Amino acid sequence: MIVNADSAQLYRDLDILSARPSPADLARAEHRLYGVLDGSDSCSAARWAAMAKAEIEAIHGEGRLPILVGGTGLYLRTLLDGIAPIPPIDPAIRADVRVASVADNRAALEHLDPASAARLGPADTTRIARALEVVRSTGRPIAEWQAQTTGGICLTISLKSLILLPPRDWLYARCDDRFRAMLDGGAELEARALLARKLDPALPVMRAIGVREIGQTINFSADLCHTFQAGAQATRRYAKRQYTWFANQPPPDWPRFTKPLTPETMPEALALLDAPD
RNA sequence: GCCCAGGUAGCUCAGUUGGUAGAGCAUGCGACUGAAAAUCGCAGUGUCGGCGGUUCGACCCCGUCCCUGGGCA
Repeated sequence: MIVNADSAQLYRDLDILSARPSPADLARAEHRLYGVLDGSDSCSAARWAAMAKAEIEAIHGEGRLPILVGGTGLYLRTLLDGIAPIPPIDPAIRADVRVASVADNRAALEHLDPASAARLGPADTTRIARALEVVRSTGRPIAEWQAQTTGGICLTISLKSLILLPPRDWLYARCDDRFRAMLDGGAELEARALLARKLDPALPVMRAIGVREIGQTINFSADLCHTFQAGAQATRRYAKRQYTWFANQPPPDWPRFTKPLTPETMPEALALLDAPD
């Protein structure tokens, strides 16, 4: 049974644009956690991990095998190793922090949590905002919270892992093909429908690759070439970040398959997966 | 054919009164603890169109040739 471990495939609004499993794929195996959230909703690593944990327990309860598939490294790490037990942030504080400029947030952080301010790059919008909202909302610096992690399941389950790290040219060629297929397959309609909802641009769903690129076009068919270039580029950069994560972050003993994954190489990849720990 | 504007990193371009070059993007490498398809950090590269000349020294000044774009015939 397949369980989604991809942050974008979670959202209903992103089907084509997140390359969700096709009806044919869905017919071959049961899939969980695909398209289960509305675009106005905002998931987080901890929230996904909780959902995934529940799915995994349920699947185990049926005596079946959960197979996690997806490329959101932080989500998988949170599921397996747990995460700092930081309480929910006061929504007013969060809103306040996210509206402010990085410079202002950094200045505020300098006051409330100088250690974090010194550790984080001055332009690191996301982490500075996070550190600030945590110290403001909980009264404790984020590093204190992060000294421990809770909720990981890696010690209570037996896990077989396989990381795919194919050759760069092959991967990039597939990125291009993938985005072209999205454009050919109706990505524009999907993006326009999403944009028409006029959701908060900060929502994860609005940051999906392709949404912005298509949103910037006035005349889709006239700008098709430019849109393709921009979207394919964004896809490649994202693939590189995933590559760096999965090459370096997971435990070194997780097997890494460095050939292109094709029907021909599949048996080899599966052999790696089945290798004794 | 004549006039004008250009030819500098993979691409788009900057380069101050002559002292052998630098930004953005791309690329490569990396980081990553509740937005992660997010957010950041670091790095390399150049026969400065060719050839000659002036000069202690030329991307910069002069000559000439080649190429590109525009204008005039």
